[in-house]
Amino acid sequence: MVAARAGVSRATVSRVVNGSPKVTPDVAAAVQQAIEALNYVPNRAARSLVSRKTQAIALIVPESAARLFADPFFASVVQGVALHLADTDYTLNMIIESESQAGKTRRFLLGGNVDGALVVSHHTGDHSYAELSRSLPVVFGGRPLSPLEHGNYFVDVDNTAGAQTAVEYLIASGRRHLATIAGPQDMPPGVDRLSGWYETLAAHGLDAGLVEVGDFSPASGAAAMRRLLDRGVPIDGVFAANDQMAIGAYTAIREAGLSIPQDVAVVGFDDDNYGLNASPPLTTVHQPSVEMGREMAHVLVRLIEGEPTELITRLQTSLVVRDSA
Amino acid sequence: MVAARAGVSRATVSRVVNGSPKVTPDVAAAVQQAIEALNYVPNRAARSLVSRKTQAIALIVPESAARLFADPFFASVVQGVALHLADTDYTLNMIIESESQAGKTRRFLLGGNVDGALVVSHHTGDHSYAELSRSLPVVFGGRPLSPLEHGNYFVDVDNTAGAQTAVEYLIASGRRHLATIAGPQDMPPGVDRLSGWYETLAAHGLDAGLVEVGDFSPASGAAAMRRLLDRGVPIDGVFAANDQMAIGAYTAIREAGLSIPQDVAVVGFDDDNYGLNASPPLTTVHQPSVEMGREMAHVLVRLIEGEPTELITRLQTSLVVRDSA
DNA sequence: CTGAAAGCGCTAACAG
DNA sequence: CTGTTAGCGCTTTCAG
Repeated sequence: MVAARAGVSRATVSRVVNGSPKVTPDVAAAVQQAIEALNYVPNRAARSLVSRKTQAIALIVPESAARLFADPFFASVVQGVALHLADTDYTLNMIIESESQAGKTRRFLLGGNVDGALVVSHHTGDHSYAELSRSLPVVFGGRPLSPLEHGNYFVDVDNTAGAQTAVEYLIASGRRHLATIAGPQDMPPGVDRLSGWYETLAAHGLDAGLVEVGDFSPASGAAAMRRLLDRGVPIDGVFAANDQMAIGAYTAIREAGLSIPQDVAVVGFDDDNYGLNASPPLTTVHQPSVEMGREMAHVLVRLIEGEPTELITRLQTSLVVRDSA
Repeated sequence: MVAARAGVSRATVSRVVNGSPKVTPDVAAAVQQAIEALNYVPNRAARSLVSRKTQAIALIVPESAARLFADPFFASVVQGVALHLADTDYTLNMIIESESQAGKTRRFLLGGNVDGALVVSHHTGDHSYAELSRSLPVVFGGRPLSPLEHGNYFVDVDNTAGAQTAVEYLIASGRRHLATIAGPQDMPPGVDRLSGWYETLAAHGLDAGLVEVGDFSPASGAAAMRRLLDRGVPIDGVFAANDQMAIGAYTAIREAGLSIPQDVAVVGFDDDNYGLNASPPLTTVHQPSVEMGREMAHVLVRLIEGEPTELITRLQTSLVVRDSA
């Protein structure tokens, strides 16, 4: 090791590099200087080999959902993770899990290539990696569908509270004939947002019967809205479980000759580009996706380093008021 | 090494794992079996330490541009990269380069943590990593602004040809009074798309004077369109250098009491959600961003493995005809 | 074709 | 506080 030209042994250099407290300041300084001078960078492989730590964490993104493209949610989460990790000594290994590569990912993770893993399952709540956490620190993004998967760390958005905020807003602005376009009931966000709806209407003693389910796509939102309108009862406000469906609802509302927000106010959920670029711009519940990535990384790092950590972290949403309600 | 329970030495196991040709089939089979049985996974650190290869590649995303969120382009490129790498033995280290972390990234790259790097500079053409390629295989996404940065590998979208396709389509559909909203002239895509415009109009002997520049944002597109309309000359078709500006143009066109596509046809460039969700849905030039990521990874891997590779790879675009033209 | 031996660069006891 | 001494798990000459 060239840096031993600081007149000390390799062991001391190692101590300095790792910030050991028991090194005479003078010596430490000399070593530091030699390091700068020689532009020395410790070899990660050698270090990992002995310390059994890789200083790397994996981010697993299921390919099926890797609509990474159509879905800004993933992109933001990834961004948040990378942002947090940039402040640490960890490296981000992004891996897209495809059906075809089945065991590859598992072997990679179990092979000791990373110190921990992050898995974002988005809406599906599919936690096929659940058992993984028995052999490796793992943090999930989004709550599991079944509350049974216990003992796993996860960070989630408080979908129920978010939905409540949305519906409360509709009520506060004078709307009384409310309807909702719910998301798939086999996805956590779908069910949580719907329960937020029920809870709020119940709290206000309003009729909560106008419910139609969609699949989170714009087309399904339009269809659901048509069904709602076809019921023949007056509707002056609708809460869609995501922005894409809200945009679909726009179409159906206009087909019926109604205007937004005069005749019917609509509020969505997610705060994505669909709502932002719609006209009128959509009032929606902001989903803190970048924050979610950041928090997932944060929790995982604490976990890896053995610091006390909450099993579940729930992020708060906020209402973004624009022109549709 | 436990797998030596196959009755052979560690050296032989190593040979089998690395597919060495000089191992008796029988022995190889026995070893394979032991590997399966013991669920053995080679330790990457140890392997890297001796082979001086990490089997990892870095993907550098400038934070400034890491609008990863607002910009589906990045997300798609990342996806493409990950997708390609999933078929190889390389791991993807995604790192967001922030101003504040200045030297960190460079040290990481030069510290031998990866076998090569991918840098996506998106629109800016800012290649501050250019010199990096002298010490490490590097592939850039998007061509450099100055043709001087020679000898660097990069893959780019054929923006000029894409613009030509768009304008040709406008002309083929009978439009003769064309205008364009160009992108910033200090970004490669901005200038390339504009030259595609000039070339096409020249080829048809049409007036190419109706040009206004925007900054790729919807607002700038609206402003540019207003200036175009204010010139007082008839316009029946406009080519916007990206979808966001095209959507901005929609606004200005409607303010003028004109309809799309009857009075004025508009075609954009990028094929992002802005155009997809507009009404009418935007006819646009599809930018093969996932392909771009895939190709970048492909080129880099070839480079790392010493296979002959083209210095520049140019990807073709395709026209997506929807309802705006 | 296969085994033995050496060493990649670093950290971690263990002495001094 | 600092130097010495062993390896971490793997690949790779070099013999056999």
